[in-house]
Amino acid sequence: MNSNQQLLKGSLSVIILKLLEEQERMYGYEITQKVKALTAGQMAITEGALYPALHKLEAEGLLTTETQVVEGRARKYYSLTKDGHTEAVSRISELGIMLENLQRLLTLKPAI
Amino acid sequence: MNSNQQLLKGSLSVIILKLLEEQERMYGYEITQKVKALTAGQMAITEGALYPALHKLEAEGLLTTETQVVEGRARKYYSLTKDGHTEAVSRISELGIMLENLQRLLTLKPAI
DNA sequence: TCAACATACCTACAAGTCTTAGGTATACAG
DNA sequence: CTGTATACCTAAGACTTGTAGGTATGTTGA
Repeated sequence: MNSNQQLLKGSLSVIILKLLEEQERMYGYEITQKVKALTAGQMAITEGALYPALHKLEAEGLLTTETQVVEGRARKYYSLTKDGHTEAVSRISELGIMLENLQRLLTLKPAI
Repeated sequence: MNSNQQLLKGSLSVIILKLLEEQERMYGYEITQKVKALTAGQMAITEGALYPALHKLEAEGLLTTETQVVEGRARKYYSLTKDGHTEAVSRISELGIMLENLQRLLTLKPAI
C-alpha cells in the first residue's frame, strides 16, 4: 500500500486551495496533471480522492463551479469564493507550519 | 476539528522511527513530550494515536519492548529491531521526499 | 477500421489513521 | 486530600484517501 505516491492526510484540500490561489479557474483533471507535473511524477492525486474533495469544498462554500464544454468534452471549472480565499490563506499557512515542524523532526541530529 | 496540532496521515509512525533512530530507547510518554518540546508545543501527539501506533510497529516486528519500573511507575521502553532500522531509513527518506513535494506545491508562485 | 490512449467526469466500498473520550494507577506539591 | 504530572491503555467514531469500478468523447497509430 505504501507506494510513495500516497498523500498525507489533510494535504489534498490545501493543495487544491493553493492551486486555485495561483490560478483563477481550474478543472479536476487539470489539477491531477498539474500536481503530477509540479512534482515530477512523484505525487499523483487519485480521482477517487480528488472529486469527493472538490465536492466537499464546494459544499462548504469555498469553491464555486462553472461547467463549460471544450472540444466536445464537458469541463467543470472550480474557483475560490471569498470565503474560499480566506480559508486558503489560513490553511496554507497552517500546513506550512506543520511541514516545518515535520522537517525539523526528520532532520534531527542525535543528541549525544 | 482542525486545530493546528493535527498530524498528517502516515507521519506518526515515521516520527516514532526517526526518534528511535536518534535515541536507542524511548517510552511512550517520553515520545509525546519530546515531540512537544521539539516543535515548541505546536505539535502534540495524542496518546490515543501513539499507543496503537507503537503496538502496530511492534506487531510488524520493527520495535521490541522492555518493561522497567522507574520511581514506582512502569515504563515500557521501545527500541528498533534490525528490520526496524531498515524500515526507518526507508520511511524517513520517503516522507522527506513527500515533504519536499508538498513544500514545492505550497510555495508556488503564480505563473503569469 | 478499430484499438488504445488521453481527456473528463463520477461513485461506492474498504482500508487506514487519527481524535475524542474515556479508563487505571502512582508520585508529589499545595 | 485534591490537583497535576507521570505512565500505561482501549473503544468508537470521524475523516481522508485508495481501489476499483463506471460513462463518454477525441485522437493517434497500426
